[in-house]
Amino acid sequence: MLSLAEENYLKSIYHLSDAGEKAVLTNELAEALNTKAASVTDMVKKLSTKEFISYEKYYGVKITSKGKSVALAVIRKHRLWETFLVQTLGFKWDEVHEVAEQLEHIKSTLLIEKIDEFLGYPQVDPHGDPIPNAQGKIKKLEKTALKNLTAGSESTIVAVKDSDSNLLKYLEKIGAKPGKKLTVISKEEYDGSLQVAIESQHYFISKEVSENILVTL
Amino acid sequence: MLSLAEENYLKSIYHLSDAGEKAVLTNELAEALNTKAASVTDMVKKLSTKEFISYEKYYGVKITSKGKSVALAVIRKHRLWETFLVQTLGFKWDEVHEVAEQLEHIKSTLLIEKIDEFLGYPQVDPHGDPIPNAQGKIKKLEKTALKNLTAGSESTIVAVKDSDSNLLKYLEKIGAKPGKKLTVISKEEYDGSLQVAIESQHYFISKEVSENILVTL
DNA sequence: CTACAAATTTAGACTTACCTAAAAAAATAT
DNA sequence: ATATTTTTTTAGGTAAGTCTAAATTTGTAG
Ligand SMILES: [Mn+2]
Ligand SMILES: [Mn+2]
Ligand SMILES: [Mn+2]
Ligand SMILES: [Mn+2]
Repeated sequence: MLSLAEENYLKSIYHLSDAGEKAVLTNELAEALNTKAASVTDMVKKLSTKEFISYEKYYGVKITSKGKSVALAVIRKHRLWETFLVQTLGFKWDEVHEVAEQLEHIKSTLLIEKIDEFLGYPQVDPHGDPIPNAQGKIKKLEKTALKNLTAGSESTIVAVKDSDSNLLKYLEKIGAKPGKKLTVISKEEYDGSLQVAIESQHYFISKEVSENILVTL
Repeated sequence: MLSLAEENYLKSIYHLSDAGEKAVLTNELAEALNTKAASVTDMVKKLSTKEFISYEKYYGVKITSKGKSVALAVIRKHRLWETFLVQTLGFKWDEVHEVAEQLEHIKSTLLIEKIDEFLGYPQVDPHGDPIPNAQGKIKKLEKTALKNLTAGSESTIVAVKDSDSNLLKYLEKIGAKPGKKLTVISKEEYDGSLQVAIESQHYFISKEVSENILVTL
C-alpha cells in the first residue's frame, strides 16, 4: 500500500514527464511538490527500489508502467472527485482542486467505481482534462497552449489549468470554458499578450494566461 | 491543524468517555486505537499541552470542550459520509464504516456542508447514530443495550454497532434495523442468550449480539 | 582545458507516531 | 501492613518524510 507522499510523487512524475515520455529532473520535482531537492533524492531512491520508477543518478527519473498505473489511478480519482463536486454538489470550478487533492488518496475501489457510475461515466473533468478509465486508459487530447497560436487562428478551448483558483475565476468571467470557440485577433510580440474573441466578445489576455489555456490544434 | 492521529485519539476519547462524562484510561484507549499504552501516554501528553484534553498522570484523561468540538466535527463527518454512501451511492450498511474512517479526515467545511444539504440534513446515520449539526450539537438518544432487557419487554431498535461488518450482515438478515419493533420472548440466564421477535419472526440471539443492538428504554 | 556555476547527492538532524523493555505507581490480595 | 499483580509512565529506539549544509558531479564559458 502506497503512502500519500509516494502517490503524490508518482502523480507529479507522470505529469512532468508528459505521461511518461521524458525523464524528470530532481529540481523540477522539488519545485512541483513544494519540497527540497534533497528530499526528492531520498524519495526517488525509495520509489526506484520499489520499481515504480527507474532512477539514474544525476540524470533524473523515468516512470515505469507499474508507476504509471498508480499515477493514473490517482489522477482518475482526482478528476472524478472534481466532477462530482461540481456536478453533484454545486461547487464552482475554482473550488474543487484543493479538496480533490485530499480525496484522490481515499483507498476504496468500490467508492470510486460507484462515483463514476453515479456521474454516468464522464469523459472529462470540469477543467476539460480527460478522466482515465478503471483500466488506466486515458484519451490523449490533441492540444496546444493558446500562446502557440498566431494572429487569425481559430480554435476551440479544450482544457484549462485547474490548480490556480484566481486564474479560474478570471477565465469564468471572460467565458473561457472548455468547448468555447476562440479566435486570436492579434498578438503583441513585445510581451506575448494576445487579443482574442470568445463568443464575439473581445479580451486582452496576458502571456501568462495564454500559457494556461489549452486549445485544439 | 490537527493530524489524522490526533483526530482519531480525540474521537476515541469522546466515545469512550460517553460524550465527555467520565475519564478515559490509558489502556482503554490503547485497546480502542489498536496501539500500545506507551504510545497513548505520548499522545495524551501532546493533546493535553494543546488543551484538547486534561491529563492527570495515572488517572486518565478528560476531554475539554475544545477537544469535544473537534471530536464532534469528526463524528459529524463520519456519519454524514456513511449516510451519503448508503443513500446516494447505494453502498450496503456493512460496507461504509471503513471508508468513512478515511473520509472523516478530509478537511473542507464547504464540502461537508454541501453533503449535508444534498442529503437534506439527515438526523441519523444508516446505523441509527445521531449526526451532530454544524455547531456540534448532538441529540442524545435515550437508549440501552438489548441485553439489559428482561423477558416480555417490548422496545424499538434505535441503533446498532457500526464497525463490525459481519454483525451488520447478520442483523440485516434478521431484519434488525433501526426503527423496527423488537420483543424479548425469553432470556437464558446461563449464557445470556435471548429469544426475540422482530416483525413476528422469532430469532435466537447470542449475548454478544444483544450487546450491540441499542433499543429504546 | 580549466575555472566557475548549477544541479544533484550525501551527511547529519528533526518531527511525528509508533514500538519494546524497564521502572514506578496504584490496586488488590493475603 | 506487606507482598503481589496490574496499570501506567519513562527511557531509549525505529521508520517516514522532511530539512540545511557540505560535498560531488555535471554543464558552461572563457
Ligand atoms: Mn485538479
Ligand atoms: Mn481538473
Ligand atoms: Mn462508522
Ligand atoms: Mn455509523
